[in-house]
Amino acid sequence: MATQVVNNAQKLAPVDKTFGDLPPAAIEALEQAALTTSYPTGAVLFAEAQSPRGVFIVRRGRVKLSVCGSDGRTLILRIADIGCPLGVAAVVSGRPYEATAETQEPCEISFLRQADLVRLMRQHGELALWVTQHISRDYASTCREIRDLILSDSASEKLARLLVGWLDENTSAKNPGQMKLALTHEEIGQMIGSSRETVSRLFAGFKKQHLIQQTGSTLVIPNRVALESLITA
Amino acid sequence: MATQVVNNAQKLAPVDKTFGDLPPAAIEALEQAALTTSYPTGAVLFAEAQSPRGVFIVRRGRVKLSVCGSDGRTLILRIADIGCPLGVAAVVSGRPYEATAETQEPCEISFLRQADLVRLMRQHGELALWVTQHISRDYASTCREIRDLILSDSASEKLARLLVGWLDENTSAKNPGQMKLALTHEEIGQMIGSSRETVSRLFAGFKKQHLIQQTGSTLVIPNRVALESLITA
DNA sequence: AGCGATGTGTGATCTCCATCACCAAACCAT
DNA sequence: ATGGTTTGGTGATGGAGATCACACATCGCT
Repeated sequence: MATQVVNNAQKLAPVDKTFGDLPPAAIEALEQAALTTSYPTGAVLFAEAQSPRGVFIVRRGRVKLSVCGSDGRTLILRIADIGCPLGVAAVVSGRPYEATAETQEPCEISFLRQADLVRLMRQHGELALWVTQHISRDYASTCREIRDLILSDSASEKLARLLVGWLDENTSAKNPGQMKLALTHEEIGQMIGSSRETVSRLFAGFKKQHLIQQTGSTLVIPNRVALESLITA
Repeated sequence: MATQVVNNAQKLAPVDKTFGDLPPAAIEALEQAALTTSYPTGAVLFAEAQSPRGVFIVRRGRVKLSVCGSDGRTLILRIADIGCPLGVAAVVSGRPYEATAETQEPCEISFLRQADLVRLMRQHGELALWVTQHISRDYASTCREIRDLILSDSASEKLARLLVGWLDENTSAKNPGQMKLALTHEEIGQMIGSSRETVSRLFAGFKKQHLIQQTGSTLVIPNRVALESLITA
């Protein structure tokens, strides 16, 4: 059974892509302890404030991480993709999951029980380091998000920053400045801490200023610099 | 020289208190690689966006961690105290420091170079785990901060949350509901993302509603539940 | 087609808080 | 003391955006 999982996983995501430069022994140990499953869109891997059962490693697809405020409003922290271990902070510290993880599309995800992760981390310093690097990245991105969201209150600045960030991630060489818009205005609002209506108005304004063009779900940013000039306005 | 540092450190903070349940071998290795120094109030250990040189471990005193927005405004992420390793996320991930660390009072702080930390983490899985636990806590607290600050916009709610949080940390058994107020209104504003004036007005309002009493730098919260009722209002 | 559900566009209003301005109090050095 | 510096109190004003309210578009479904 263990070998079957390994084979399965290797088909899904080449080792080098998912686990970086982990030594083979650590990867092998990981694969043996992990269980890989398929999830449909909208599946909740874990919910905020649940006590941790284990970590989830994204092998295919994208997962939305969000926190939920007392008044019911939602803030999307980030979208995780291949190779991201989710829920590590909770598992390692023993505290409840600090966010909710929900699949945004059909996903393949490996699950690793809390005890197994901790055991493997103790045994393989390299693995612990890998895990720590991921948490560090998450921490850094959360810090950046805090800074961006709280210290720059014009909503247009936040939206511009988000769009530029997306541009960097989806830099398809053939169509520069072009990308698919996979989120609704509501979700975008949840990423920048604004209301749906504000996002709608901002998009309208950006179009009027020719900062963006939109046809269907395709978004084009003809002049990246102009958009950037809104940041630190 | 190495032994001198060890002796020094043991006088400053008992091993069990600073390093939790790390195995002696790991602590020994840490102490040998670390260099402990005294800092006056207001010293900047590292600044946001600097490339990482190493980690700082607080042995005595308190250190303020903050990020700075494009418009010059500041947000205080948290106050670190004894045993907290600072700058780990940056060192481990190789990215710039994500915040600025500044002493709030005279401190004793150990410094560990980047290469040494990474080497020690590789060698001692337990140490890597300890580091990871700390980052996890930081990450969790940052997530909570994001949620609190963005998803609850009434400033009074944020202040109430802050005060209740402080009450939990400073729960001196002899004087319940009482604590020292070590921050200025300006700094409190920087913790909840509001202006100095707003904090001043909020305090006045809280006093009028008998939610708090203040004499000098001593703050008394006679009725914790009443204050909590402001949260999720 | 026709019908719900879901997403989007846009006006009107209203509230909270940042900001400016200025003074009062406290603190600290000489 | 006494003058300078930091901190705290409070009014007045303005503006960004949340919220409400509704109409329109779009999509999937039987």
